[in-house]
Amino acid sequence: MKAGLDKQKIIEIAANMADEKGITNVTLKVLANELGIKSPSLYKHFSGGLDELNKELMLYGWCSLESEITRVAIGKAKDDAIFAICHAYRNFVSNHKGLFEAMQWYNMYQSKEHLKATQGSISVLFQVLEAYGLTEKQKVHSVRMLRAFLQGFADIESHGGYGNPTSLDDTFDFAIKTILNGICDLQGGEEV
Amino acid sequence: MKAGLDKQKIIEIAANMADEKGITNVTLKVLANELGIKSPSLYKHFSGGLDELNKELMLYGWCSLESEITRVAIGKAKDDAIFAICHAYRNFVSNHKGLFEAMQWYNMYQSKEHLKATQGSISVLFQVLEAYGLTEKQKVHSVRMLRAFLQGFADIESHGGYGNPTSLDDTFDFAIKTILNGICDLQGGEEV
DNA sequence: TATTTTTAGCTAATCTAGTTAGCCATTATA
DNA sequence: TATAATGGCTAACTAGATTAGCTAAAAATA
Repeated sequence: MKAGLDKQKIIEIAANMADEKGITNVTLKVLANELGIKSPSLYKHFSGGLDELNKELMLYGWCSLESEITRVAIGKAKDDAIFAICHAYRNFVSNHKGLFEAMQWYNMYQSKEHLKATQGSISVLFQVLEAYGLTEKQKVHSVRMLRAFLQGFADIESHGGYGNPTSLDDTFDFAIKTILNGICDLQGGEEV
Repeated sequence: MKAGLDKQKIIEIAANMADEKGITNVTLKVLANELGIKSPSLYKHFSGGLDELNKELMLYGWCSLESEITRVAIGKAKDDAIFAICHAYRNFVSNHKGLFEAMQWYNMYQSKEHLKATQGSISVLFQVLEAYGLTEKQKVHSVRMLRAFLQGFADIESHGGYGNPTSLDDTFDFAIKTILNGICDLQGGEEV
């Protein structure tokens, strides 16, 4: 009678569903159906209901992204590492549109958990930036800028928001180069 | 007996509600209540229901942003104009969090209307970039980068995603300078 | 002006999804 | 084995979106 599900498994299946149908179409009913159970049964795994499921998807997404980012950065330094991380981020989003939505969604207003979840990925960027000899503040500015660009670009791209036929790959690389130049200029420059 | 409402008025009130309570809390029931009518009556103004309301909010938001951007760019050129536009964008989002959500939301996957709605704001940027003597592709890259950064930054900032105490104003200006440098370097540089 | 049409409101009712309560069989454990 | 915990179920409730059909006010027109 028991389906032998565990929380992690459910989260992964929900994440796949989100990638296929979009996060708003991951309803408890549809998810339960996919799992071969009835929706109220999901409350045995997620007592907080849909809200908790979304939170878990958010956490799962950020963990996955962090793994991916960490993986591609291994053995690379400076610009090479930044490039690798940026491309990994972009690929991640293109392969996980639904999960990416969840990563930005959960209790957007005032969520400490969201802040914590993003830390892992952010800190990978920070580590790479160590090699550039920047001040703490300069590192913060650089990471923030990178992060803003990556999120904005991925968001717009994944929703088909860039209407122009010009190569998005080229735009992406141009942008990263530009940001890296900005970071370079900080070295030895005046305090910002 | 008639409340004397018109579509535009309702959209503006809904936009204010979104800014105050978040877009997800703008339900037909709550909106109708605010307007002193019952929710089914809203279908007389929005035959497409909530979905149409959200679409209208999206359009209204992009129009408002375009007005704002156009307004601040008047009488300015090049870097001055870009700075003004970027600050206007950031201010707009900080004053209209809910509307900004709506601007990103509507039928995210495959919406031509969304594409059209963003054109106005985008084209202001294009016009300003005329002064830099770039190729068409270079302009596209530049606008895309700016847009991605602005959206990402505003999104993260407005949801409290930047946990570090370092000044966000400084990060914002650093980023714009960096992008402007990148645009400068394109002038006379090789084709990208 | 009188009539007709359109508009913009209403109530009642339906549908869908989330959620809660409480039941019961399986599984694990003392 | 006896007991407890787990993970499933059905029934029932809620809230919000939506539809259908009614009606009075307003506006257009004969």
